[in-house]
Amino acid sequence: MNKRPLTDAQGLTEEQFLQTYDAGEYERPSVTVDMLIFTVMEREQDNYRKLSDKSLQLLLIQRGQHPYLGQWALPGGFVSVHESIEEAARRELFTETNIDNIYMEQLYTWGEVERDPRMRVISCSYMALVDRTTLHVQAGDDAADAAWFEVSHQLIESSRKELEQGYELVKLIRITLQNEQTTLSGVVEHVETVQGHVRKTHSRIVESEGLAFDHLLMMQYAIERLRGKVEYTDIIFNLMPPLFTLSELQRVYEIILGKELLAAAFRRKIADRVTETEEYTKDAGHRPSKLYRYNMNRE
Amino acid sequence: MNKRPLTDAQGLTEEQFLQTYDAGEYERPSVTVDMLIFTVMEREQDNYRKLSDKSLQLLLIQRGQHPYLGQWALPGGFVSVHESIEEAARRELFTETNIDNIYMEQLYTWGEVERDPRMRVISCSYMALVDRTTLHVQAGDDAADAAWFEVSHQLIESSRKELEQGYELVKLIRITLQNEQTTLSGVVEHVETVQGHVRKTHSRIVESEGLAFDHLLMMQYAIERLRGKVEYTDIIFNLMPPLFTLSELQRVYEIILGKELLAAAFRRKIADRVTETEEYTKDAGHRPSKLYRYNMNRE
DNA sequence: TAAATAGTGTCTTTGAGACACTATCGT
DNA sequence: ACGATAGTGTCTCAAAGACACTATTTA
Repeated sequence: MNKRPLTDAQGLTEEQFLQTYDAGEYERPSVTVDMLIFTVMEREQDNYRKLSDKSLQLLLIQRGQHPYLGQWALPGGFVSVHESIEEAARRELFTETNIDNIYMEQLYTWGEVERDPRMRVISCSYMALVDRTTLHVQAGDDAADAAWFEVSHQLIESSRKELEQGYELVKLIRITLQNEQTTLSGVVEHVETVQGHVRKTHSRIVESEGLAFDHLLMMQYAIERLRGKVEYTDIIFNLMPPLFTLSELQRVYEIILGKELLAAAFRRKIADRVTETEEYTKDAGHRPSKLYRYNMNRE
Repeated sequence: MNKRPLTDAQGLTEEQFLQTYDAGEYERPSVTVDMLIFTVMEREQDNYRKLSDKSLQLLLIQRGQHPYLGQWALPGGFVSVHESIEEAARRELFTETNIDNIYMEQLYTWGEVERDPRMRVISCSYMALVDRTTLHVQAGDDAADAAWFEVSHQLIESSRKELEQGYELVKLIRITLQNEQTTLSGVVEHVETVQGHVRKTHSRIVESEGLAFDHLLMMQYAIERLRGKVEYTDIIFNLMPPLFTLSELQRVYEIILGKELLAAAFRRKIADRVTETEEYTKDAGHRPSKLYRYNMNRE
């Protein structure tokens, strides 16, 4: 490897160039991460016979400073120049939940100029999925301002307009976040335009009740991604405890997909993703159910 | 709406807070966009009877400065604080291809600390798909340093190691970029670790011949995304001219998916995505083929 | 024994895969 | 006529949907 080092127009080698490199002082955006931490929780039923209801939950933090003082936001923080984005995300996740080593996935990077009224902030959103039973320290115990909210989303309007060479599909989706103390809600407009064969999508917040920044858009995006991925990956098992019944698993699918599934077909479909154990549920007001675990070793 | 404005711990209203807000002088990363601009091109066959070969092409730019002087990189540039990330991406796309209004999609944001030797740079990658026939001005005509490369990718090794509570799946993928003048090539290692029910993936460059930065990873990611999306969306029609034959469409599918498809099944499957026209191909050395167009108005 | 959930059997429908077959052009 | 591609018909097999049916627990 005795080749003459390459030099640029100024006659500098790469080494020399890097030594004298001046990053300059043009303005730079700040970069943050925002975390969408989901889990599944159970709500006890009044009827001893019935199974406890399950719900999808999202962790939010009440803002103690301007802007959006008093409103709820996704946990997040700045990415330092000395850490990777993913490290920043894991750090935020850990400070909120005290758990490391859980499923996490980058979703989307939000870069509108005016998304933060203080200054230019670009935010990279991550989704994390936690099995509630491994949340030893309930998030929010240390920080009095963090809380889990039940997430629900609903298509409230869908309209189609014919265009010159295509059409425009507008959907209004209401997202509601709810717990014992607080109810938050907002509406996202999702526009899909097809013209010629170019397809574009654009989302915007139509209405937002108590939710900071563009975080409603992030939630909408995350829910969509979760829905999509649940159908063709095993991502859902990150939300399940180590042992679970097939009915429980089916209910979690139903919550995420927003539709009911037929038990027989469901069982056939997931048969090779799970392994049965010798254990059964106890003290149900009805026939006990076999417990299963995730089978990651299949083809 | 006569409520008293909220004040923070310092007694400031949001308006007052924003007026006095000082963004501070901690270090910030630079943010760039990198564009993966794909198109499909034809190569004439020597045999007059045979159809011309199709290939997936990617636009690259030869670097005229350090670092990676002389190597090839994805077109891209800095995101200014006065434009959104998407605006920056469209701007880059336009300066490279002279086309506006084509399909574009954000892929992933790359945030490793050392990915640029000059300074901390976070890069948001976008994929754009162009129908070659609408590329009036061939990209690279103005910039002598831009060129299209045929992309091919190949799984060269796949191994599985059993772990305590799971397994590790390692794949080596070779990506080759080729045109009349130049051949570039590199190998990406893709590791998927499953432990408990936590699944993680990590990619790294094992070998890179003439490709700058971490752009090989971006290519690998984009190809994977393209493959995935082709199966469950109509994204592929962005690569097709307004009129095309079903055989052409099938070939583009085959190139992207990297496998052969059976004509009968293929035609049944895409039947409702296309509309037949009254036109036919001419001067083929064989039976002429009906031309179709994309049918965006189906259910 | 009734209410509730757990779990199975089977018929139908749908779609993918395989492959043979027919059709039609240019030289 | 031949080489190449265009395009169709049909059999098989696998998976999804529908739904009736059986099984098992506790108050």
